[in-house]
Amino acid sequence: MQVLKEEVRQRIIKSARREFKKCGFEKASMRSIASNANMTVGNLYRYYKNKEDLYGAIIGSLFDEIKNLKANLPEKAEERLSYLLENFKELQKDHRSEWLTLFGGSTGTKYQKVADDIHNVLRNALKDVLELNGRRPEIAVPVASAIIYGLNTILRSEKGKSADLADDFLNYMMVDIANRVA
Amino acid sequence: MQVLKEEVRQRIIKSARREFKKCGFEKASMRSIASNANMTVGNLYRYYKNKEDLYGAIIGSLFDEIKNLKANLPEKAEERLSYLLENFKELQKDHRSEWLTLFGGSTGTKYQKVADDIHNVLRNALKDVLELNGRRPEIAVPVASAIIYGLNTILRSEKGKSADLADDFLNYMMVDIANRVA
Amino acid sequence: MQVLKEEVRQRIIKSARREFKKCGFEKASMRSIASNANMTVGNLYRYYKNKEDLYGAIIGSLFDEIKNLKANLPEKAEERLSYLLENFKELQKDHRSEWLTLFGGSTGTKYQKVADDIHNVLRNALKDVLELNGRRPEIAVPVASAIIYGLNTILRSEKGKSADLADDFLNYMMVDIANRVA
Amino acid sequence: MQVLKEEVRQRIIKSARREFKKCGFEKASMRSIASNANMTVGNLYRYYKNKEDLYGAIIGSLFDEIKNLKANLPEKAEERLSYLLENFKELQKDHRSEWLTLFGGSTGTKYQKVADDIHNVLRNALKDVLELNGRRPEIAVPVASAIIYGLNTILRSEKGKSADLADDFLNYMMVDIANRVA
DNA sequence: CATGAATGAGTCTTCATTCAT
DNA sequence: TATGAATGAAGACTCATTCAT
Repeated sequence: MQVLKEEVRQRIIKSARREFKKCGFEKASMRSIASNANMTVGNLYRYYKNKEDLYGAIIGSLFDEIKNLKANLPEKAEERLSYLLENFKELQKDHRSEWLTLFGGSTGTKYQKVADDIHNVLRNALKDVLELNGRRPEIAVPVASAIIYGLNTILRSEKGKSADLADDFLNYMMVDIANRVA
Repeated sequence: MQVLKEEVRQRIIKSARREFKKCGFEKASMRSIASNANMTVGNLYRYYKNKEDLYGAIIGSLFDEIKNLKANLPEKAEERLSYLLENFKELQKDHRSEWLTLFGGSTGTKYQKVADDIHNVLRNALKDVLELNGRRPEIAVPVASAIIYGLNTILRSEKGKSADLADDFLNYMMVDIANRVA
Repeated sequence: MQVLKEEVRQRIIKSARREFKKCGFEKASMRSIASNANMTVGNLYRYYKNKEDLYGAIIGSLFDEIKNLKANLPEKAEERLSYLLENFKELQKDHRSEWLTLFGGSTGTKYQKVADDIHNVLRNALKDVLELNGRRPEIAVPVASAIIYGLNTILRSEKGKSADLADDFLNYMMVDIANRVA
Repeated sequence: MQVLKEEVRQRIIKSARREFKKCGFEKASMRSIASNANMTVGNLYRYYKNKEDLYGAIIGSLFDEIKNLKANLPEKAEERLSYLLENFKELQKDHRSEWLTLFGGSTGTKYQKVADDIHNVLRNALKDVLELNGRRPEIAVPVASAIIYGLNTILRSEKGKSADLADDFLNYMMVDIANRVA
């Protein structure tokens, strides 16, 4: 049974996605991933040199888009926040599984800092908005977390039409933002 | 060198607190805890009969207070939300490290459901408030998460004067709640 | 050096047989078994998923035959005793090592009750015979033990032609049974 | 609380007897023994330098009597067998617990050979009797085991008046011995 | 005399990773 | 290319024994 490289890679990715989402990075088992992908461990290691590498292959596309997103931040501070929120919604929709994997269980991985990055970018955008409005910027820290975890909670319990809920939630978090801060 | 029991216990607790906070329950290693406490595994087990027991020694007091808090929920729906938020602030102040440990990684522990419970209680209190105001209650789910993770983030980055920040954050999350929801 | 699976399995079984026979189940060490089989513990566990499983691989066939034997006990009390004794001899011949392992140390195993069962079945058959002859049946208890341990001793010291010895021993134990009891 | 040495020794012995009978040598725990004797491990080790030493202190008296018994074997072969059987009954009565300990769990101890010795002495006496009667002596091996384990079984299930049963059993094993062997 | 804290090597078991085939 | 056997270090936990106090 001669198999095309790419087809095998897909099988691995599919199996790994499931495993990482279910178990997080550290508790995920290479053996399980291999056997659920109908192959041997040895062969798995021919495609990805170790667990972190495989993890990266999954998180990768999301990772790239996040880098992209950061690179294209609007110049004007006032636009950054809405730019980010819009894009987060997009990313979550297009990379649901990876997003949850990244935020659910990347501890112990070099990708953990990507998750941290997301927080930082959002945090800074919030700070800018607050400062533009002459408000104390410290609150940006918890609010950024609140937004991200709120969105993740929606994503996790999602059964389809959660786009609306995400919009409502973001609205709830942002409406009249300036007047809610000291 | 023979050391006093209590002093050793403190060393263990200190080391375990760090480990559990960093890794969560399942990924925490008794070996690491022991060696960071400058002792052998065997000796660690003289003080705490197993990993869960040690975890309990750290989380225990917070656990009790949370049970207590749940047992004393106000009858009236309108009072529940502010009761919870006030008490969360108190608990976080008095059990900073434990709170982060509990919410950071209690998976695999009998204490896990407490963390889940907290989410639920808060969620339900939010739902009640929203319904009392004739608003759609679905948003309670992400908002409850947002509040808890926001508070945790404050706790984590704390350098002292964070009580104010928590107040500001909760104010931010709650002010004019009814008018921000459809 | 890569070795064929079956050859390794044999090495394990051989080593385990020795260990279990010498130490019994509880005191047997997986480390010893592995190292006497010239392999690492990790590899041992690739072949047998745990200690009990390995024990079962050794004791298994005997176990099945014993269950079989019990299921086919003759209806008539007079026939049971000779049926049992005949079959014991057969089983001991075909499963020498396993028999000694089972009776030497199956404590802590699900197979333990089989060894106990054997005692009981033989005991009851003896009781029946004694009662049929109008004798006091109490003596069946030590006599059943005596028979089994006597047979085991033969088995243990065996150097080949022990079938005769077993016959002689059973003859010794049974001849004129009724007239030797009060 | 100043305690007399001898009194402490007795407490240890009493506790150890229970533990060794229940668990056998290898699974017996020095910690349990110490704590059931209301003392610390450290102190226990002041009285007995290690586990085997303590085991010896318990088996000791039986051990001495067995040596004694062997030293005083009757010259005449015909008398040896009944001498042994009588004395076994005595020893079992006077050292019930130690006897069961010795035969139940002395594996891994230097005292194991004492148990083996018992078998040998009885075996040889049986052989002599058989040879005196012009019979094949091989059967002495299993018969000696049978006798000892039969007696042990009685001892183990004893609830008081088992002396009779032991007599009956020995009678059963010995009556008309010569005519039951080829 | 006595304590009990500490050690170190042992128990079973799991798993990422390598490498001979 | 692919296999899967083998390794080695780690996981939680136990226990006989020693030794500072």
